[in-house]
Amino acid sequence: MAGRPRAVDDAVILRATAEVIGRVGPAGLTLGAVAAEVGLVPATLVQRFGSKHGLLVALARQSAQDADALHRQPAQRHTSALAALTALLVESTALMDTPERFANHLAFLCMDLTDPQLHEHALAIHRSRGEAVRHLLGRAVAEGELRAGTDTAALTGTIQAITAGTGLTWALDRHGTLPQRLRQAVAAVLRPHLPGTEDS
Amino acid sequence: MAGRPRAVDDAVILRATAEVIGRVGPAGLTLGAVAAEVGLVPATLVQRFGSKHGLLVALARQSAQDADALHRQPAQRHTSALAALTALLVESTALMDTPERFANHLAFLCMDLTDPQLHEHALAIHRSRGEAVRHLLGRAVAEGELRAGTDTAALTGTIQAITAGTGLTWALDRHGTLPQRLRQAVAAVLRPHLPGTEDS
DNA sequence: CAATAATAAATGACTGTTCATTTATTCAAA
DNA sequence: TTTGAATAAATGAACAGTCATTTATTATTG
Repeated sequence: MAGRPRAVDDAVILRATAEVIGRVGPAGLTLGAVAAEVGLVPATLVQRFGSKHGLLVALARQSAQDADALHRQPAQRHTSALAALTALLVESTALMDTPERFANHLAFLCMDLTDPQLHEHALAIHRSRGEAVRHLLGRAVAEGELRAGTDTAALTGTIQAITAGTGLTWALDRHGTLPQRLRQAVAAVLRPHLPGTEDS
Repeated sequence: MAGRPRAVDDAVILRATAEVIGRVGPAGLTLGAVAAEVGLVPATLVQRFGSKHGLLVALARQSAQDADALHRQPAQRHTSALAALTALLVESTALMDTPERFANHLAFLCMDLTDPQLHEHALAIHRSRGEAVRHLLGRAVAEGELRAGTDTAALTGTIQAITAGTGLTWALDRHGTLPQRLRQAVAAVLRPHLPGTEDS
């Protein structure tokens, strides 16, 4: 079982695919652009991934794996559970540093939602992040950062929605940076559940 | 001002365009599909709207007008300002009755965010809805439905984010219906600002 | 030699767009 | 009223371009 060695790894191709998507969007994605990015030819990509759709599925799969690895990080460098939570959400959107990139990644997500094969991975990322958020919220309650009796399951859903929605509104009005607005939005949602505050 | 009368109005074409986008998404949108929907031929659409891009711009323009009309509705049939607010948010997402349709409309929004010409209209819709939300929140404070001293501007931003984010997470995990989840999410965000509640 | 990777060239299917032509309507003159 | 020109809409055919994919060939290793 020998043969000519591959000139470029799958990981490099997938990273290049994500890069092109972030630049021109999934609708404008072409095998020629990806091939040019890694110094190959479109036919090679088809031969290695089966089809353009296969390349996208492979990218979605690795994205799900990467996200899961990120969500399982103990985040031990943060003393506070809430600080770790905010850092987690910020890091998971680190690639979308400009509104256009965010829009393109969001468009890719929309493609996932339509295609049954891709939707599975998008849902896996969503679930993985949800578990991480709920775990950190539980830790925050246990350590006294949040009120005892806080409904962490419901709060997890709210935080997931506010995270996605903040990105969308940021891409719309383009005020400030995404990390800034994420921190602010998450803080606003958490504020009613903080232990110390009783009123304004 | 003579000549052959148009067999089908612009409004019908734009509605058909939105219908096709809701079905196959903006990436799969083709002039042939829209033309077949209204009983015309692709060339006619190009002649009337200048180009495919022109058709999309026209659709975005009318969407902005429709949204603005909806947001300026006095919503007098609702006795409560908060009830009117929830109804407004539900109605503005009435066309996206299934996760796939929502994803496709969202993908169209992403296209808007990338294209400068389309972004203007998407931002106009966002601003228009923001004004309507803030106005209703102000009314709610004045009528005692919300605590006096509530920061309506900040709360408006949170509600816009939670609205968009709830749609996205609904398209992801597909539990329940969008109106249900919208009501629940908005209620969760408003709860800390209700006057009666001091604690659980 | 055997096996795999990469390539080059060609194909087929779409696409948006342009052009010349036909069809339908209104306006104006006889 | 009737006729004919002017105007605009719609059509069908053809164009040019792009894309993913296939086939056949060459290169590079064990």
